[in-house]
Amino acid sequence: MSESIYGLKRTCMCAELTTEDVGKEVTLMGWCHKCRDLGGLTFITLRDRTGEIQLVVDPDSEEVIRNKASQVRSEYVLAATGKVQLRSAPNEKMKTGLIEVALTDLRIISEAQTTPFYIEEDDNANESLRLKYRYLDLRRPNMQRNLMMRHKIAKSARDYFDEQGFIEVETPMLGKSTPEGARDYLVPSRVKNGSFFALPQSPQLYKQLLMLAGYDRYMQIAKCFRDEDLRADRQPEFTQIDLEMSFVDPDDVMKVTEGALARIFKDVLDYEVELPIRRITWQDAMDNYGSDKPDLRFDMKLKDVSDIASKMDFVVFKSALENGGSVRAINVKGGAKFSRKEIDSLGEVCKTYKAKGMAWIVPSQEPRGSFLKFLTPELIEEFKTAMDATEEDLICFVADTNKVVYAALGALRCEAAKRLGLIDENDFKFCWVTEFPMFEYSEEEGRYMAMHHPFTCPMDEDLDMLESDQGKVRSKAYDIVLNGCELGGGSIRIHDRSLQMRIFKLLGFTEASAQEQFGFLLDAFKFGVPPHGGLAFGLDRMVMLMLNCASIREVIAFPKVQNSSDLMTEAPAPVDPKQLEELGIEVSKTEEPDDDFIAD
RNA sequence: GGCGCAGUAGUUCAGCUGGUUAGAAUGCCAGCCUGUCACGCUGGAGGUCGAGGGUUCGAGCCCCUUCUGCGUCGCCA
Repeated sequence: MSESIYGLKRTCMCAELTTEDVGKEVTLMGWCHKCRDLGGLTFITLRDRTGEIQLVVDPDSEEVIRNKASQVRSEYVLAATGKVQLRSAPNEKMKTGLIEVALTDLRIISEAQTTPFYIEEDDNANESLRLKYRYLDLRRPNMQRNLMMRHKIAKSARDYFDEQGFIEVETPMLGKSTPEGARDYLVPSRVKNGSFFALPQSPQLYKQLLMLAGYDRYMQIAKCFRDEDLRADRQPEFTQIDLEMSFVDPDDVMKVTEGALARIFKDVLDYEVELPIRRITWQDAMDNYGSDKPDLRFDMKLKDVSDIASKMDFVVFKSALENGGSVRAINVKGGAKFSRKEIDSLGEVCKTYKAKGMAWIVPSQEPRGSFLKFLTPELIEEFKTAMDATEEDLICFVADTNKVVYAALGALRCEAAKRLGLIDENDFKFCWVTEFPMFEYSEEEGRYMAMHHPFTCPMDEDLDMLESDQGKVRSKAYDIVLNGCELGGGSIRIHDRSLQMRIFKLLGFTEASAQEQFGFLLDAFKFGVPPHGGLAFGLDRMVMLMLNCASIREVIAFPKVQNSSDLMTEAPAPVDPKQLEELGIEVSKTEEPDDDFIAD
C-alpha cells in the first residue's frame, strides 16, 4: 500500500534541522533508516542525503499514527509531519541528536523489501552484491559523500577555468577510430553498413582543432572510453578534465594546472597545495625512483652501483652489465629485521616486473646476504658506503636491462615503504615529470611508437636527432603526479604541418596512410595554426586520491567490473537479430551462455 | 592471455586431521515492552556449502574442470 504526497510539501531536509527549529512544524521526506518500537513508544530514524533525524510517536499520539508507525520497516519511504522538540535523552553521536520530530502525521509513501545488505556507513557487503544493487549501495552515507565530493571537485574546476578565461565546448562522442593508442569502443553505422564510429579515447584532436579555430582557451569535463583491461584505478569509461590553450609553452600550461589544483584542494579539502610544484625530468625520475610517477611521500632512492658491481665475479651482475644493462640498488632502511621469508617475498615483487631475481645484503658485523660468496669485506663496505647504509639496513639489488631494473626496483621501493609504514596516507605530494622521451621502442610492433601521442611536440634541442637517434629525442610532454599516481598529463602539440608529417613518417605512416587517418588534421594545418598545448586530468583518480579511496569504483556512480561488464544492468548483452540486420552485422562467434541444465 | 586471493543461512563470517542432524552474530517474521538510538526480552523461519565431475564406507574440507568477483603482469598513444 502506497500513500500519495498529495497536499504535502517538504519543508526542509532531515539533517538541516537544529535546536533553533524547536517548536516549528516541519514536513520531512526520506527513507526509514531504522525503526525502534518500544511498545507504547516508537522511534524512527529518517534519512535523506543530508543525514538523519529521529522521529518519535508517543503513546498520546492518535491511534492512526501509532498503527502506521508500527508498520514501518527499514527503507520504507515516509512523509512525516510533526513538531520539532528537544529530546529528553540526547544522542551525542548524531548530528541532529539534540532534537527530534514528534509526529502529527505519517504517510507511508513506498514500502520496501528487506534489502540484500544493510544500508550503513561502512561497506559491509561483498562488492559484487553492492554493484548488483548499486542503487542501494549508493544510499550509503559514504557513497553519497563520495559523489557529492566529486560534484564539488568538478564544480571547483569549472569555476576556476571559467575565471581563467576558458570556455567549455562539447566534442563528439561518435568519432573516428584512430590507429595508435588504446583499443577503441566501436559503434556500427546503420546508414553506412560496414563502417564504424569510435567512442573517444580523449577529445585530443577536437581540442586541437578548437585552438586552430581561435577559441584560445578550452576546457571540458569529458567522458572518455578505452577498451582495455581494468585495474583498481582504471575503468573503461572514465572522465577527464580536459584543457587546451593557444600561444603557450609548457610552463604556461603547468602554471594554469597548478592554479587549478591549488584551487580545487582548497575549495574541497581546505588543503594548501605548495606552489610551485616540484619538477623532475623523466630521466631523473627513472634514475632516482625507477618510475615515471614517483611517490615522493618517502625517499629510498635508487642508486646505480654498476661501478662496484663490475669488480665482482658474480655472473648475474656481470651478464647484465655486458648486455648494456645496469646494477642498481635501494637501501631499505631498517630492513635488516625482515625475516628470510619476507625478503624472499620482496624478491617475488621484483620477479613480477620481469627481473630474474633480487640480490640482497645486510651489511652487519656478520653480514647476511644472498650472494655472500661473491663478496669480500671490502666490497661489502663499498656497497654500504655507496648506499649510505647501516647494520640495521637491507640493501636490495637488481641487475638487468635498465628498463627491467627501473620497473623492479621502482615497485620494490613502494612495497618496502608500505611494509615499513613509511607512507603517510593523509599527505599529498605532487610533482611534475617533464621531458618524456618522444618515442618508445615496441618489441611487439618492431618499431618505435609515440610514448605520449603522435601530436606531441619534440623538444627544440632534440629536433636534429629525430632521424638519427630516435630513441633519445625528448618531448614537450609533462605529467602531473600525486602520491605515485598519474593524475594527468599533457604536452605542447605540433603546430607545424611538415614537422607533423615527419613524426608520422617516423611512426611508420606513409604519406597516404597519414592522409587517410588524419587527413582532416593535416588539411586543417594548412590554414593557420597557433602554437598550442594542454593537459587532461583524470577526474575519477583525482576524486579517489582526494578521498583516499582504495578503488576507483568508490567514486563512480555506476562502475564496471573487471571484465568490463555492468553487474546491475548486465551490459553488455546480446541484441535483437533485427538490430544486427539493420547494421549489416553477422556475429560469427558468441560466448556460450551458462548452462542451467546439464544433460545426463 | 599469465600469476595470486576469495566464494558456507538474506548479510558478515567460523567450521579442527575427511566422520552423527553444518554453527555464530546480525538481519527477517511473531509476541511482549513508555525514552530508544547496535533498544531489550521470548519464540520461530531460514542452507543446492558457487557449479560439475572424481577419490573415499563417508567430502563444506582432498583432487580435476568450470563459473563469478577482487588484485596484479601484459595491455592502457
